Amino acid sequence: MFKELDPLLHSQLRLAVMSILISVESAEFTVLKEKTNSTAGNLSVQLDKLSEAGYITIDKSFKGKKPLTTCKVTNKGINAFEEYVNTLKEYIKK
Amino acid sequence: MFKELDPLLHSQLRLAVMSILISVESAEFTVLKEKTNSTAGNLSVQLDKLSEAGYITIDKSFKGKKPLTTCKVTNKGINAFEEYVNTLKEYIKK
DNA sequence: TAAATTAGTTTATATTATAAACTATTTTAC
DNA sequence: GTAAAATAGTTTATAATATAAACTAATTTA
Repeated sequence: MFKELDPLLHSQLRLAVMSILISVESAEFTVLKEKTNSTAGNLSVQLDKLSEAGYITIDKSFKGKKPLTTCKVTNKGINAFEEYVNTLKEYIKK
Repeated sequence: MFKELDPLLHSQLRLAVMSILISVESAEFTVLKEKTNSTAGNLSVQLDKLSEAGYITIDKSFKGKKPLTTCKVTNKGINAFEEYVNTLKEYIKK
């Protein structure tokens, strides 16, 4: 009756990150931090998890001499998000 | 931008339980256990949490001499569920 | 040039979800 | 009639998770 909710997406911060990345070409660490209102530490950890799952790619470069971390959602990430949403709808429909 | 997701509802099992209770008059422990495909221990703990939050009521009686645990959602529970769903929609809309 | 700010990472902690182990009856099988 | 299995749960231990605190390293500001 109730299918498993992908535990990687069933997390407030990771879901918010994916939600943002789904609708933009790419987003910088600092932007994600601001939009999700998260601490840098928490965000860093959750981005790594999404990256390890192959749901996003993380590019680390430099803007001048400051580190610049840029994230993009992958096709796998988009598919996982879509499926998460579909599964979730079974839980929240009345 | 992203509002807090009620942590009491942002749990697979508790959300499934609430989802069921929202659409029925009441449900027995054994029925919830079967429909959510959970272990009795896990279900017992999660029902207690929902009850302590005032989202459901738990009535313990006997069917003959066997224990019979019956759950109902409260108005508070219905409202919390509605708000959770509304908040969640901000995360999953594209 | 000392203090604060930026952009993160690593690590420790607190919370949570979950199942294993347990209790207490009741039914079934021999 | 009694030993073994099943029912209906609860309590407790453990594993996983989310989160923030503490840290690094460079940069800007005063």
